[in-house]
Amino acid sequence: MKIATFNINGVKARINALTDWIDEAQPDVAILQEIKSVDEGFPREIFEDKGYNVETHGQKGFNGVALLSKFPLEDVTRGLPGATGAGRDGIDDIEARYIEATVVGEKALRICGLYLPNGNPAPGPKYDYKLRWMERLRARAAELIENEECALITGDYNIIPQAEDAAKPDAWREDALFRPESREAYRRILNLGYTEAFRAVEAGGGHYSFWDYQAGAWDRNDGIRIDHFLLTPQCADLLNDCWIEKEIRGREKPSDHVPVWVDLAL
DNA sequence: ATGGTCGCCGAGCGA
Repeated sequence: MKIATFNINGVKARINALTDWIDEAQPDVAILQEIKSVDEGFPREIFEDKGYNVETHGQKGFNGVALLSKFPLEDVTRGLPGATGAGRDGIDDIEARYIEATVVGEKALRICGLYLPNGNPAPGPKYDYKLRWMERLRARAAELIENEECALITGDYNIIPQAEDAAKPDAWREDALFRPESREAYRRILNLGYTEAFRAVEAGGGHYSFWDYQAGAWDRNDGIRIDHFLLTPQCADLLNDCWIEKEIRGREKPSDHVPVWVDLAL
């Protein structure tokens, strides 16, 4: 089963690039972030006509996540558990950043799709929100481990795990994507027993999943790796491969992110 | 040090 995560940066602006990619790459499951659309505005028929089941958790103008699957999707939940409403203006409750569903193939796979808060500027209230959100994610990730589920947590983590995951790490030292507290919160989740799929396959650095639109970042290969797959042990046992589809960034009207893939033996 | 670019929508904000 081939599964891709892709921050598309707006489904309306990306519809041609996205459908071209779907037609060529034929993912069994695609986990999308930043659809920047309400559920009613998501062009679900376009994907349904291609044979996909579609589930969305959208929001007007910002954020928004979606799942496309050639296999049935069951037990869909929207929103990350544990929202307290204690964020700035209760923002923990209203930002559409998380969706879960069970993909029913020969074996069941729980898929958690996320768009983790960016957190800049840091320090500040947005950074506090990011760290609180990551603590809630850790709690959900711990449940999946305790229940011994075959599951993966994937999406735009807005986390640069290590210096080798940035072309210019020193430029990110004070940034919410690379600050020590952010990376610690990420490792706290990994250390529950997760396998980071790309690192399990590729030991070296210099592989990126995002290049900023500004300042010629793509032309300079000034990228960062922030889109990740975390696998529970039961899922990691099935890992065949993990790769980044870098070529997509050089196409016409691209997203600033590219797809990251896993191939699982199921 | 600054500005550089996108996408949301139709002014700035978020990234």
